[in-house]
Amino acid sequence: MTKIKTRDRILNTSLMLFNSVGEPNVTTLLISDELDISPGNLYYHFKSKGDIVEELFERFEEEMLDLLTVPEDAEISLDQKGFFLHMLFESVSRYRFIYQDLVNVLSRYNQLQTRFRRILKKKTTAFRTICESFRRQGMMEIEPEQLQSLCEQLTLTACYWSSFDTLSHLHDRESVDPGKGVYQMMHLVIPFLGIEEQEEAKLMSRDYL
Amino acid sequence: MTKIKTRDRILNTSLMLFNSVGEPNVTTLLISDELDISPGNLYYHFKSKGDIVEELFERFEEEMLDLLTVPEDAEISLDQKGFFLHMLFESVSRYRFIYQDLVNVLSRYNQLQTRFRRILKKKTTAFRTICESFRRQGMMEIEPEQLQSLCEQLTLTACYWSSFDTLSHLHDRESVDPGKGVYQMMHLVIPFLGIEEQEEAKLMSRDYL
DNA sequence: GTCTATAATCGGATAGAC
DNA sequence: GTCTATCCGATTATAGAC
Repeated sequence: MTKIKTRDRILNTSLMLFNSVGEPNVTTLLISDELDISPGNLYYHFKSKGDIVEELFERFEEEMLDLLTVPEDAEISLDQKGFFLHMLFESVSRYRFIYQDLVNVLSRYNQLQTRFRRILKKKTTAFRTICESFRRQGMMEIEPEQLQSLCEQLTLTACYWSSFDTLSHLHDRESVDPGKGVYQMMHLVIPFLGIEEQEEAKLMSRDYL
Repeated sequence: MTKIKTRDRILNTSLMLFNSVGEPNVTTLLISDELDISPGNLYYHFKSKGDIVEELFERFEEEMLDLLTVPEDAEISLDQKGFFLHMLFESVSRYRFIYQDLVNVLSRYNQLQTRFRRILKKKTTAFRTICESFRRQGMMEIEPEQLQSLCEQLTLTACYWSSFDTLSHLHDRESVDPGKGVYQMMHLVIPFLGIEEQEEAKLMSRDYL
């Protein structure tokens, strides 16, 4: 039985609350209440609420930048792409509070803006790299213009799917299964795959439903 | 020279401010300041800030429900679809404050949630109707599973494209041109069109860039 | 209809004891 | 490290004069 440090408990609980009711609706009092500690104690560990947000963002950023480092020249299989998407959605979903109120959050902690934009850009690049690999392997056929549009679409979907999903189907706020998002992104790619690959991808995508 | 009623000036200015800096960042004081009226005066016309939001939402809702009423049995041309998308993005963009902080706004004015969801649903249905029409005319070929996925994707994009666009390319906040969104949505549909229609749609989509 | 002044509340943050 | 008590600032909203 390892005792978790208060500092970490604060981070974990904050993340949980942010995700479930939205960062702007979470007061420092609510956090300390949930943890059964005093507000003063919270401020002993973090000098402001913004610091909590920032540290959570940093964790997210690290995960993402790490995940998005796709080797330029690798031969990527459909399975690997599926796995990649799964991981991606997993991360995004774990820090979905950032996406849920994106404009608001980024406007109040504006140092985060450029950093977020960098992640976004890297995301698009990663998708492009994957598509290029598919193309080299003869699994995909697509014009440059379509490719650009597709990669942006994939990036958009990776960002907003979770929020959109929770919104349109009003299942509980606590658990968001990343599956449907992976499914949806697979289906964006399918039209541009070769015939055999299409079937393979369709089968695979169904596992995520 | 018609004098605009104060009540309407409040609504217009609020909308403008909401869109440009985000609804949560707009205080009643900021609104009255911008209008060179007193805060008291504002509260004479609206009993709360929420009432302003609600009335703006109502305008939006009306526009949308009206726009989204697509006749089931009409034969829709690509041009008409383009026009429809243009109108759609125009409306969404004019009330983009709702989308920019969707979760936040809907959580604080929770009577709006179900109404928003209704719009969302109608949007998906509209897209489906259009696609069905395309199919009847032999312009489109698509499996049921793909169709479902496509329509949801179109709905998602219609919602979030503007926010996503302003975010990733940091052009000024005031003007959002709906063009790129229409382009993007066209490209979602293109893979499922017949060969001649594909070319036509590609040409058309470029006008929106 | 519009103003000024002010109340009421709330959330973030600090001081100082234990 | 943690608590209690408290302050400060911002924001919504109201009262009452003009």
